[in-house]
Amino acid sequence: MKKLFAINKLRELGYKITPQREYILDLFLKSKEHPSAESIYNTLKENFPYISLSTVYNTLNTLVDIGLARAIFLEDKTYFDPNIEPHSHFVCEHCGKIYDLEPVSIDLKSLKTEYISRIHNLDVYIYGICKECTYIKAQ
Amino acid sequence: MKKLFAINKLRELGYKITPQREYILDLFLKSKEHPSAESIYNTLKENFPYISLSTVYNTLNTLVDIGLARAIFLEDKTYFDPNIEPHSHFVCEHCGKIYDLEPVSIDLKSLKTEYISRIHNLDVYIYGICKECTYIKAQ
DNA sequence: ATCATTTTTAATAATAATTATTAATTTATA
DNA sequence: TATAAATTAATAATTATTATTAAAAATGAT
Ligand SMILES: [Mn+2]
Ligand SMILES: [Mn+2]
Ligand SMILES: [Zn+2]
Ligand SMILES: [Zn+2]
Repeated sequence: MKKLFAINKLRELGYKITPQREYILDLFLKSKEHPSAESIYNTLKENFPYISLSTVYNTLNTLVDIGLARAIFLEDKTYFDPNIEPHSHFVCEHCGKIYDLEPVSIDLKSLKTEYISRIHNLDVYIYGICKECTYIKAQ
Repeated sequence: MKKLFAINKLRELGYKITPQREYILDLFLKSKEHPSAESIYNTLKENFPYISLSTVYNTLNTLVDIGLARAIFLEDKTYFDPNIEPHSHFVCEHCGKIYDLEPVSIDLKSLKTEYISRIHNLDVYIYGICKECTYIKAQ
């Protein structure tokens, strides 16, 4: 179970397990839609009215720091992704939804290495219109 | 000349050519280092102390709107690129510099199109450490 | 169970990038 | 030169995110 793994890793690194962190993990780890801190906050507020946005940011940033989540920086704000397997993203320019795509394989060896000493990471964003938006528009 | 092309396109679309826009075009169009609005503003201020940051933002955003520049959204802020040929970017995680790379060729046809109706654009960011930073660190 | 230590929370303030507003000025055109 | 439309600079507003901090909670040892 993803949550237990996350809790173990947090404990192992000296982080304490609070109810707030568990609520966030419960919601975030199973999400597929790349939520923002605020959207997680708004959802949690329904059940836990006293949770604070700072705590949500704190927890999500911690998860990114320890490698259990990744951040997706788009034009307007930061989105968070609990899927840390290599993969790419499709961003619909109409509705803003972010979809997972297969990892795009890039031959990093073939890159001009004039400037590059070491490669740590790769982000591929494909922008366009999603099927849902085309379908709605066609009605 | 890139500047004349930009001015013609602006005129053609009903934009007026002001000295401020020319100063910005002069500086921006020949830049290779993906400047931010503020860095352009700071450089221009040396020669034109009365230019405003709003005007720089306005002009850069206009250039993006009409397809003469692209915006690069990174974690901290927006950078602007006068190079509108397809290409990728390498971002040094140590010094923050953004380097141009050859366009990464991706077989868009091979993408799972479960969600995708139309593709407009593609952004590839490779993160790592640049040679300059490795060299400096080794000293 | 209690204590001591460390961390976390929530609330709030602060920061920083960007956009909005607007009166005065400038451009483009006739 | 007169007119209409767009732009500028200054400033205010907005928004996402981080920083601060006193009070509360978690952890681990007694
Ligand atoms: Mn994803
Ligand atoms: Mn570039
Ligand atoms: Zn869509
Ligand atoms: Zn570097």
